[in-house]
Amino acid sequence: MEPNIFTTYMHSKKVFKGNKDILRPSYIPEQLPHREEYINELASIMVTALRGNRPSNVLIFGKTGTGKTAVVRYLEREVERLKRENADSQFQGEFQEFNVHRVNYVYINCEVVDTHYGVMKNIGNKFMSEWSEQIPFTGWPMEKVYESLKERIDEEPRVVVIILDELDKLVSKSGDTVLYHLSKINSELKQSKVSLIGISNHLKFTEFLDPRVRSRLGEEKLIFPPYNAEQLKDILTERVNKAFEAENIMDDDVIALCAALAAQEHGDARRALDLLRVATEIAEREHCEHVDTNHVYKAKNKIEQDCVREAVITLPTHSKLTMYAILLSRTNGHNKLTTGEVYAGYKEVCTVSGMDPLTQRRITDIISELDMLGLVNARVKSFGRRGRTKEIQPSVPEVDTISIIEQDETIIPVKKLRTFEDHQQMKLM
DNA sequence: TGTCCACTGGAAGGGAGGGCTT
DNA sequence: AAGCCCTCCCTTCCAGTGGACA
Repeated sequence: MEPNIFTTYMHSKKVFKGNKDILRPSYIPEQLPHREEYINELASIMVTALRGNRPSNVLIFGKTGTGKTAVVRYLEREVERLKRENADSQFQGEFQEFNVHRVNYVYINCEVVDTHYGVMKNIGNKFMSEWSEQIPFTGWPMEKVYESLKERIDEEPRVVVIILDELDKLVSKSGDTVLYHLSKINSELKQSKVSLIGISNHLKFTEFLDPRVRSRLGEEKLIFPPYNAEQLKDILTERVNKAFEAENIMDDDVIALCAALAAQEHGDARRALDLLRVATEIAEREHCEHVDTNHVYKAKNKIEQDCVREAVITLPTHSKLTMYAILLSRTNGHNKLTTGEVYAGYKEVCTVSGMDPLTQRRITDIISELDMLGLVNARVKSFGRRGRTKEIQPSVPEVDTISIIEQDETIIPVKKLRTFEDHQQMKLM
């Protein structure tokens, strides 16, 4: 075989034989420790669908990594399993009234699909038949998409359970139009029934809903509490046992540390699993036969750095320029900046990089977006007669972030402008 | 107590871009 | 080809705001 960039790594021995994918948050295990009560409650609501009736709409609340999505998808998987086990025959005996084949689940992540057109299109395209065409990415009037969606669902008698994950993102971005339509769809269907499961990180998002939508949507409510460190430890132990069955690669204190670190951040199981998985990968890369607590701390740093990097790299150009202006002012010793100062800096950066600056109004929004991403800290402060404005400071390491922004090829000319003082000097020369 | 500053942030609308319909 | 729909990004306009200061 010709030597290739990968050959060296292909020859290197795999240190851990287990399946690391089991440590990914997206993996749905056979058991969901400390969520049995919620699984049972949701199952008792959803069993109505197997009888061919419409289950109540359900709203599920809870912070990130509290098992909301996992519980819903767990039940979806159980329905699919029932379908497979009864592929050829109906239920027999006392279960004759149930028909699992008429139940359809549709899962939409509203963080990815965040427009009302997008949501309707995605649901509609799940019910393609011989005669129906694909609903296009864009172009159809909303009314047509909705009519097509109804026709497709109503083509045969069935119960459709639509899961809208991260529903608060959809509502905050596109309003409650979709929910209004979906929650009243049953009155317009002849033979099918639709039930909604909304999953949200924020309890208060229903305040922004039309009262009719709110009451239809929240027929049942479930609130998932955060996991504590002990519960996280159980979750991690179970996953590790499954992932690395015969291997004894992890000390107890590694699992305890991951659980404790994640418990500090509102009991986020996703975070705990990421820590554990990345720590394992780091240990493997270092050819260690054991994962220890040092690997966990390294994993913690790596995850934090990757988050910042990812957030900065994917920013649109003008958001990068705004961030750049904030960081450059900071390196010049300006600790806290006002919106006016950031805008002045931003215009300087635009001039040097040959771009037309946006208006201050738009930059105000960009600063709020940077704040939401956790890249800057911005809070409104009044300076009395000197006005009321935002006080802004970066919340990421300056030097590292500047170099990430400078990798953007469209911002190359800005590299020449290391400080505003340099620029002032350039202008004088 | 009223004034004033430097904005904030909502509302409305323009226009570009992607895509469908007639 | 012209007309239409939807989304996204942006501008313009403007009422509202908190608190220092006269």
